[in-house]
Amino acid sequence: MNQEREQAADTGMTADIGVSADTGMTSAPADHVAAIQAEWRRERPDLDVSPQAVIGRLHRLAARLTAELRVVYERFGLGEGEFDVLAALRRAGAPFERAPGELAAHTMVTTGAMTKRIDRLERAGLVSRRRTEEDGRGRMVALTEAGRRLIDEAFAAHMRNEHRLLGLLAGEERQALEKLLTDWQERLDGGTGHRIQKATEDGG
Amino acid sequence: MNQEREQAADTGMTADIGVSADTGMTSAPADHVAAIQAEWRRERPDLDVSPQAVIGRLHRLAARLTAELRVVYERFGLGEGEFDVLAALRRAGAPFERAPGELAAHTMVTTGAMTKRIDRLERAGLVSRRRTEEDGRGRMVALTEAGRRLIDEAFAAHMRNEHRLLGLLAGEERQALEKLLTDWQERLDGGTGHRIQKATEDGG
DNA sequence: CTATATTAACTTCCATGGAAGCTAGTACTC
DNA sequence: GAGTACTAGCTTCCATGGAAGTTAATATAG
Repeated sequence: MNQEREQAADTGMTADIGVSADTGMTSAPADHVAAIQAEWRRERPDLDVSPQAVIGRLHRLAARLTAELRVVYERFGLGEGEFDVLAALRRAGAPFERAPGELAAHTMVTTGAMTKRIDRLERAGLVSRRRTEEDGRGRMVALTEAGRRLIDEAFAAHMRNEHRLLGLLAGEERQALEKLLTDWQERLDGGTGHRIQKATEDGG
Repeated sequence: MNQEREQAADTGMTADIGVSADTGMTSAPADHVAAIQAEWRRERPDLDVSPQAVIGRLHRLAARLTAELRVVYERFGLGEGEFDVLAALRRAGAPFERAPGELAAHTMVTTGAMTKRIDRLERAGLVSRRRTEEDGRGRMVALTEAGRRLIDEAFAAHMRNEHRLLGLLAGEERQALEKLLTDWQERLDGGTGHRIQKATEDGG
């Protein structure tokens, strides 16, 4: 098949509203998202598709960055999920232990997914499981020595990779972007009260 | 279980390097990402984890926005992938047709995934398949009348939803963010030549 | 103490998507 | 026009993750 797609982060995130675009315009489409917007404006001139300019681009960029980061994970034989778990354990500090439920909450996946991640990591000899003393139900997942060595090396490489990607932005751009992202997230979390433009409830 | 995770976009994207954070600090963690950085700085003071301030936040925000958008898709009985396909067909203009391979390229998934998406949509009566006249191998996927009605309504709701989310940003913020995202993506695509800070090759 | 509820992890089942191979139709070459 | 290559879509198999239910341990009420 050999399509030009760019390692497309496995799912989600990717597409916003359809992502498409190059439908013909091989010249200077300016931008994938701009091309999509042009199609919509032709087909649905009644709608204001300007939000795609931000949201669509945000998603595409995030997908692209993820694909870049994944390359490093894979170099160490890790998937994104496994990398996350090892990193969360390493960050915890000695003795590099955390409970599965804690790891699940931190990495934003269900406990079912976490069980399987730990299974894989345990099989690979990177973590070990043990029961907790206090509570017979409790388990603790700990980095093995091999796991600690691997994540220390992998995380350093990961940071070099992130530095490389961020190197495309100038210092002020970086700061401005960080602030915009932080503020937007905060307003989303804060829910009401921060709204700037009165938003039409999207009900229907 | 009932964890506080926020609909966590099914995968990918989510986590950057482990996402964790609230490890204790229930007060004013400032920020999930900031808390993660603090942990890393304690454990690995030798590393400069500042890129996470941007990349980590970008990923979290993208995941959060996706979760918000998904709500609307689901209101119309659609998954993200199905929505993308219907939107790509609608955007194409009458007669709302595209070849499967074209759809796959546009939505950044493999042809295998596209086959299955089309299967589901066909089963739901939203699209139909036909052979092309010119080339016996070729297929065309078209919106059915029900499909066109559904995506027209769903896309309008989707846009209202995006307007709502973007309403949290002021006009200048919106413009600034759009420009930063566009520029970064462009530099990533352009590959070399645009680099601002000489980046350490992430090799090893 | 017994019954009930809660909690943590695990298990089962299902949906999605990727990789690679398969099939059928088409295009080139000699 | 036979043989080879290519192309487009499909199929098979596998990996991942979510939802919901199960199991075992603990806590609480009567």
